Amino acid sequence: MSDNTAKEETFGMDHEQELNIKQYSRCSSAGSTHTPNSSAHNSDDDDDSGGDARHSTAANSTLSYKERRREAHTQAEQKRRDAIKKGYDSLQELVPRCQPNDSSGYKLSKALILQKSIEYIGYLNQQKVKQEDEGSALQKEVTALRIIKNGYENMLQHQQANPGPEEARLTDEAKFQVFQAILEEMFDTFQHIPMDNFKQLTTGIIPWLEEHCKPHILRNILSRTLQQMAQEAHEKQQQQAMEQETGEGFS
DNA sequence: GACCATGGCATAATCAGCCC
DNA sequence: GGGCTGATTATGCCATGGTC
Repeated sequence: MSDNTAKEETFGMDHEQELNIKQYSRCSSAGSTHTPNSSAHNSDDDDDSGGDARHSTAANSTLSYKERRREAHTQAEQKRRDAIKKGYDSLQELVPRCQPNDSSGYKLSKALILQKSIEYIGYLNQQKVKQEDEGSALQKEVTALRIIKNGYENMLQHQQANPGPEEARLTDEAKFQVFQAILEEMFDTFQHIPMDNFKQLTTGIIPWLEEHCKPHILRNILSRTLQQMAQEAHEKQQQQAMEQETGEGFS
């Protein structure tokens, strides 16, 4: 592999810079013809003019080499600064809090761009956690509602499979009265659930179910209603008996 | 405060010479 | 031929001083 070929493979720069580098490749082909005793032959330290003719020639070429090398270095440094600046510009475009809020072209300092970018990343992290919590809560609600639904389905199946003896069954009118009493009482509490929007309704319905639809509450309502119905039936029966007695007295 | 030029420094890659 | 070593070079980062 020749010296120039080795340099071309090493650079990986843009074409312009690559040409520039090629131009100041040393004509002495350093690295290929040096001897151990000529170690610092073209180093940066020997730019002073030497005493003999050979050293003087080397100094002249070194001066030219140094200038070209300085130019290349400046160019590379410029490229590096451009890349950094491009990064800051991209950051300012991406982060909403870094964007100027007026048309005056106001530009934040680099320190502010970094600071506000850090704040924005923190904000995004908080939002992520919040959304994960909300998702988890909704998942729990779905699970609870599924359990309740399964419970009611089981109750319904059991009721249909075991309707009970004929004489023990309530009349449709009695069923309606029980059903009506339960619904009226439940509605009294249900209407206090906030329903300004769907979210309020869904988040309020679970606590309501847990507080007002417990089995012992429903049992109490049922018991009260049945007692009331029995009382009414008893009074009705007495009234009919009295009417019957009165009718027989007149006959 | 941003930008630029410059020099210093560290590191990796490459090459030639030397030795086994 | 392959490993080791020293020299050289490219590259990138950082510090400094000057300018706008």
